[in-house]
Amino acid sequence: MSPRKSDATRRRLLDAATADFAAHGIAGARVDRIAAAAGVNKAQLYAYFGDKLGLFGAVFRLHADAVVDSVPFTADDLPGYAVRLYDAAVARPELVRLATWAKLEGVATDNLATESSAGAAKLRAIAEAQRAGQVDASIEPRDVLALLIAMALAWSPSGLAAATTPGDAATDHDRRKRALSTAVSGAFRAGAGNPPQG
Amino acid sequence: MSPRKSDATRRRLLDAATADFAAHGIAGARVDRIAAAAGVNKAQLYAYFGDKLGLFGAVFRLHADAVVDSVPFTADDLPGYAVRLYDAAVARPELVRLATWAKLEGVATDNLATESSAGAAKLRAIAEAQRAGQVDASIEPRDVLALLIAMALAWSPSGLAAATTPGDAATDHDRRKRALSTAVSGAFRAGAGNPPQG
DNA sequence: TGCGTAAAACCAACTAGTTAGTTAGAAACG
DNA sequence: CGTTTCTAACTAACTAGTTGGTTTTACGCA
Repeated sequence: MSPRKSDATRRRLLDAATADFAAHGIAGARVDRIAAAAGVNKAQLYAYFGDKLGLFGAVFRLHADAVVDSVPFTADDLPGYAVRLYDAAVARPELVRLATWAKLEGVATDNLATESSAGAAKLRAIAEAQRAGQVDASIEPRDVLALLIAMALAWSPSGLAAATTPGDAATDHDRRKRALSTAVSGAFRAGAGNPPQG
Repeated sequence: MSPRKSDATRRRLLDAATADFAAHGIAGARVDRIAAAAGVNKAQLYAYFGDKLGLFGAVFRLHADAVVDSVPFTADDLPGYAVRLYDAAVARPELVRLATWAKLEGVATDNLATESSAGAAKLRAIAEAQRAGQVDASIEPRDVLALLIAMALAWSPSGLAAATTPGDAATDHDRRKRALSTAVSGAFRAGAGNPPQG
């Protein structure tokens, strides 16, 4: 089909909504504020997206797709994946915030990690890497993935212990990525087993 | 001072507010709903806590104190600490939700992990364990702590990859705790250095 | 090229309900 | 009898969502 004239309007709404939802969450976002920021009438917003939650869903899908596509999973190089995920989270902090808010506010979005088709593929790849002796087989694939993602996002906006800010020096990012790589490498090293307490 | 007569009222407000803030966040919480759930008039709530944010602050401080006190930090047994933190998060999911929401909504609460006096003590303990050769010294203490907490809370309500529900079977918790212990143990093992990519 | 028309895009103003926060006074208490 | 604790009722502002009508666009046709 020919590119619709109003696609630009739709796009501006999505951009404004992304910023507002990321900044304030679903309950905290304001429909009027989004429409004003987009320079679009509120009625248009409702015509396109139905209601506030429909708008959030559209925003969420947009970014979720962009991120799963941009970070290829490599079960035979878990540290590398973690670092790429760290970079992606730094580059697009809105997605992390969006996902965290969606989770806290209990809106149904197919879980961007496990439980999606992409997630299932990751789990299978991990299982295979375990059989190949590249990843500690004493940890179930789903737990490997959960820990891996948690580690990569440790400094993200949803991380409770620390927070990356866009203005962080490059040396901070380098230091964290080295730490992340080292820790991931050790955490899932094959043969580690369950050493301390038998 | 003598125990104030109205401490019970205050307490009921705090309890109701904890539930509501944990469930809906700051923007999503409703003052009327909290007052009704506590069986207390709204004006009382304002007399005690000033405004909505003041109430949130009181709730947050209450739980933050309770949790940092309940999980003793052991730099020479990082896996043990992680498992205890996991248990605490399972037992009191509200605190994790509260902290996550506070962070997302940008309210100033002295960071419950780093940057508090308790956090500084943890960092010092980690540094000492590194000197003693018990913890990988190639990762800075603040990064050790950030990763550690992220791992322990990987399945918590703020974890993007997976979610613990109160109804989870005990075997799930056991499995996760074994995985957590193994991963933490490997992640910070002294001498691991930066093996794969030199 | 110019015209007519139907659909799509747009907008200001409005509604009905909800929200945080206030007030003036009644009840309980020591 | 004065102080503290409590309450019902109120307000002013804000909220998501709607309405009815105007402007712009797409396109067949002469």
